[in-house]
Amino acid sequence: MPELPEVETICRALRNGGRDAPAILNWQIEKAEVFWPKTLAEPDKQEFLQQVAGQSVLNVQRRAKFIVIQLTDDFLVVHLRMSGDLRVEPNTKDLQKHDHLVIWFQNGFHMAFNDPRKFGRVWFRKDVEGLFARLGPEPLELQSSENFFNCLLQRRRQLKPLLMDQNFLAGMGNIYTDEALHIAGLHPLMNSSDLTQKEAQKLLYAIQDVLSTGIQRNGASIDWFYRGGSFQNEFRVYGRSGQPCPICGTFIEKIVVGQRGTHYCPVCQPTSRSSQTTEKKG
DNA sequence: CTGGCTCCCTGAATGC
DNA sequence: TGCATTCAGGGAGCCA
Repeated sequence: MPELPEVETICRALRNGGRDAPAILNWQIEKAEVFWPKTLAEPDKQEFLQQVAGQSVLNVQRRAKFIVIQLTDDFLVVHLRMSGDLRVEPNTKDLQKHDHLVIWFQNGFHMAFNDPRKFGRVWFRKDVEGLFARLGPEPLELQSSENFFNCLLQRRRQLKPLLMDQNFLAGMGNIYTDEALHIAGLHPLMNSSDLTQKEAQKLLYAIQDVLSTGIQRNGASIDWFYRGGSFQNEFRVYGRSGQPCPICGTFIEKIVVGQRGTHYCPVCQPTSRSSQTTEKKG
């Protein structure tokens, strides 16, 4: 579920209101509860509960896959990891299984952090700089592919793990990386230092294309998680192993790269770099 | 710097 | 067919 477009969608819903929940801006916190201690990365539970009460929500923004909720005196930062979700509901609705941290507002609503796999984390801090210090650039904010190209050359890594490395580029996950590599016509195992400048440009465009389309579609909804997005209907390769490539009809293949399931078209994304590949006619 | 393991739980897939 | 077991899954910190 939560890669950059899904997190962006959640942030916009919290800031501007979503289809099933109002915006939380200016809401004042009555109290908080923590049911699974490890959810709270920092500070310790007692300090958090004491400090967060009474603060109001000033703004909600996204950085990489982090949800940054600016409160009166502190930042509440949420990372959903694999299976996390945030629900804003009136207090007439019951809490659910796997709700690990709940913010109760003065106005009769609450925000629940739900996460079956318990990988997600919440930080409560005075600043966010320390938390984000090592993050790579926002892919949608990259203007020129020249710098991107140089960075790819400097790192001699397999393309897919590199693109998913948050310290290289911040926000890509498994789904959007597979999709972007297919659009760019690049094999996930290709070494980043073997890219031509033209391929690097194509890759950056593909990344920005797939992310902005994902945001337009309110993200992708998979299985029972993250209702509301529709980008899953436009997947070219992700989750489509054995089905035909939308470009050439070849069956999509699935391999494991860096412990992650990886989907690609063996024809559109050739392993070896034959210099005159698909560049002929489009 | 890189690759592998680990944190957890769930539903689907597999095995007998 | 039915029950039990295994495995894969949106992520990333930590370790060697």
